Amino acid sequence: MPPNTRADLVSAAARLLDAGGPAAVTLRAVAKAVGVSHNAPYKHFRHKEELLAAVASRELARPADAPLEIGGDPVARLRRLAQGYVEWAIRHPERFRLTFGSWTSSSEELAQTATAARGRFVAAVTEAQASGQLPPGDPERITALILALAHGAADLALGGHLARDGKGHADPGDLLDDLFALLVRPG
Amino acid sequence: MPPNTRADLVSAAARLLDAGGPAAVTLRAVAKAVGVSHNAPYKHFRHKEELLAAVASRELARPADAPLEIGGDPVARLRRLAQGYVEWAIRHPERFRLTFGSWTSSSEELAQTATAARGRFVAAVTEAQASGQLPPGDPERITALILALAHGAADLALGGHLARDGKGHADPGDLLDDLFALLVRPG
DNA sequence: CGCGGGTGGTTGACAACGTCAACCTCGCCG
DNA sequence: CGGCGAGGTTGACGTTGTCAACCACCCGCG
Repeated sequence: MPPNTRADLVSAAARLLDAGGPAAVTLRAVAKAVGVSHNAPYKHFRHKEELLAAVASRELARPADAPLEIGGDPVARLRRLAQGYVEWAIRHPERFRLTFGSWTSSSEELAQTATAARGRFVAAVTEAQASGQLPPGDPERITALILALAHGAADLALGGHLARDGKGHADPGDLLDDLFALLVRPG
Repeated sequence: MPPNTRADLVSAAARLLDAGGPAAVTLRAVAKAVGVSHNAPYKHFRHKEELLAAVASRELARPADAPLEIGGDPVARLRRLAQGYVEWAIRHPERFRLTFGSWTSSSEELAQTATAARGRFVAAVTEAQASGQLPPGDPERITALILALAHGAADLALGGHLARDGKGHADPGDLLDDLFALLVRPG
């Protein structure tokens, strides 16, 4: 395996990210973790945000290697897809926030992987519609509905804004179940 | 009106925030905008995050001064509440992202205004349930469902992740309408 | 064979930022 | 009158992103 400094930098940045929070991801720290000088990253990325975009893009592409689970109930598969999304967000808050954070200069690579990721959702929705369990209509729109709920539930949960007044938390997964119950209900 | 440097700092920070993005909100710039030295903020806030928390808290408390619109259809009022939420997010992306961003040290003031804001939603949901237009069940949970969708739709829209492949965007408001259609549908 | 350039690396500098420490200056209360 | 605390100032320090200049190696071409 030839040394690939660029990939090493991306990996090191991801590691630092969920180790010490976003504040720990400094170009110099990343460079040191890889064992190069503090300016080496500039040979691979124009600025810090470009490195972060590479990290985010890798995150977005991550579910692509999961087994496609061709068989089984299409709705169940869609549900697992959405649940996987929120589980990832809860497990790696910093990566989640980075990925969907505010990008000042939009990266082409990032936009492409994001579109591909949404495409996987749209496909699952379309299949579930074909099986008759999801109502007809624009699959893009139903995808957006599910995705928005999953995203919002995860984000609010991370900020503690989903907690009930008393004890216990409202689980993002529960909200997802509620939405699916509304969707598959014979209409 | 006596000069209130603390309030001035909060206002100036909010102005800088949606003027030049989060990067423009530097303690020194805020101080200069108010006309004090670069260290004056430390007489009112322990660190930068505490100033930002004050900004976020003020944002969260903002809808409180809107007229309560006591009369009218409870579901319509709930809908307007949710629509107002996403409109605010779209109009002031930076304030929205700041408010629900990652806080390393949780501010008591911020937590309190957040709880109060959610309380207004819960009340509207409860009323809509009483009118028989919303299904029964834990109002906190239905609130969470609506809030999560509104939040997620707004956040994804801001990142451009709601755009359809071709032209046009999926409007966060449309998704909210879809959810309401599912909820009020005679069950 | 020699050599010129590009790729990836280095060192050193710079301005800006958050934060700390020390000092100053009122207005108020004892 | 004296002190003292709240609010303000200046100056410094370490860290960060970024720029500029320089350097080593490898590869294709004369």
